[in-house]
Amino acid sequence: MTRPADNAEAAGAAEQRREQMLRAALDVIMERGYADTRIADVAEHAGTSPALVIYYFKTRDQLLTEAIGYAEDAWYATGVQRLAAIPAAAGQLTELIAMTCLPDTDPLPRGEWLLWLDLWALSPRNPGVAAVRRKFDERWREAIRTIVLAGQEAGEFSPVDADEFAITLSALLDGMAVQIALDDPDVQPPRAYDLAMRYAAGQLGFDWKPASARDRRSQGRR
Amino acid sequence: MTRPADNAEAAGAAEQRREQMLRAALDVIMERGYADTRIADVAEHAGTSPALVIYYFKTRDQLLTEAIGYAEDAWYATGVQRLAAIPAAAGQLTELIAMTCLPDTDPLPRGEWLLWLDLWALSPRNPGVAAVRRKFDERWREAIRTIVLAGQEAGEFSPVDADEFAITLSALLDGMAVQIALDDPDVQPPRAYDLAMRYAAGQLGFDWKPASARDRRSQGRR
DNA sequence: AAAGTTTGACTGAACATTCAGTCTAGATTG
DNA sequence: CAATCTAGACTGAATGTTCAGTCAAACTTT
Repeated sequence: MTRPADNAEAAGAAEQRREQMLRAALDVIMERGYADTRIADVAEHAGTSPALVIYYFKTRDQLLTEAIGYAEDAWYATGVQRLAAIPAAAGQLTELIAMTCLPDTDPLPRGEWLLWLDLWALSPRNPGVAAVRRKFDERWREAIRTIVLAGQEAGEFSPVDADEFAITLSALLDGMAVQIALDDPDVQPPRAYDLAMRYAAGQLGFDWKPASARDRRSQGRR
Repeated sequence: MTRPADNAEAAGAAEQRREQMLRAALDVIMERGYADTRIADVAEHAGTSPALVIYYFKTRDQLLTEAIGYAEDAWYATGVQRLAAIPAAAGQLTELIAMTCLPDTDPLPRGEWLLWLDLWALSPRNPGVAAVRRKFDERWREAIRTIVLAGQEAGEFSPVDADEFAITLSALLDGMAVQIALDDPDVQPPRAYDLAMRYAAGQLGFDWKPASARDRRSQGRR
């Protein structure tokens, strides 16, 4: 009944195995989609046997759900980290929008977004996934809200309603994410970024000029 | 190889069978989700046997894909019809936004939106579904563009870039649709509607005052 | 018009496959 | 050696699809 690995010392090797499997699961999910992710695929990707996967995650659903949660937590964590390194609220908001619109991870460019699509499609019938999504959404919206309030405090932003702005912007970003995930030729990442930024800058009344095409990739992110 | 029904007279009974099955498929998809829709379920829902379903739609995937296309076409058709009955561009845009934000079909309130989530999640790996989505998206965006251009022609709207507005608004509406589909308590239909309308009115510079709560349901739609 | 013939809609019973999850026996480690 | 871990083979259930026909209606032929 207890999790297989509770070795206290040195973040047990078992814990590493777990994460290895979670990452393997994510790879497969992003490639084949949640519905077509077989335990055998994950096992192979992780260089082990199906039995071991079940040994660590009692059930397939738990493995996949946990994997999605793992991915979202990781995404959020790097987000917080990046934002913390930026002083002005306008810069933070810019980075936040860039994170949703401009892909930067090498493996499977659109992987993260495809994961969101699965996440949404699964949520209505899978309470575990729904919980992950809910938390993810809430945190993200709260992040926007906080930035807006800070920016208003500092006099950078106009006094719009922070809650409503957060909801609207996050909806807009979700919509852009859909287009990016589905590789819509009319809404490529740079354009999605421009449009979202134009909305944010317009609403909050801060200056922002579209970067020229050649600068777009190197906007202070590595 | 030919379609089962080519009886010229009276829209063949076979064609009715087909539609009956498509609708049954939609019911099941909205209830269980695409991935968990068994052809046995569809058959039962349509009062026939699995074999007959396959008889009409060579394969499960074709049935489901066709069902989704069927639904989207129907949705678009009623949309066009409704919009055609409205004179002013501002009214048309309002109706369009209402259609995406405010549910009005009795059966399975959020059904249509849940279908979109499946549509999106399926698109990356299912060319047939991807084609349906692409067409759907394009038509919808084009509808927005046309309304905007007409409104500008008539002097109702500010001269914003119609293409960019269409992309941004449709992304915003997609995002709102996600929240509505997932029944997010912070983004209920009326609020989504208000926020989207505020964006549209703000950008295009037409007057719009939030309807009071009690008026919202009866805004000239039946 | 009666007898045969074709055609398309439909069915029940198999078939074949795919997988999640189990079992057992062996390896590893402390 | 005892506890933990690992893997390959296996099983049982679910389910998409096929198939060999049945049935009724329309059409042809005599």
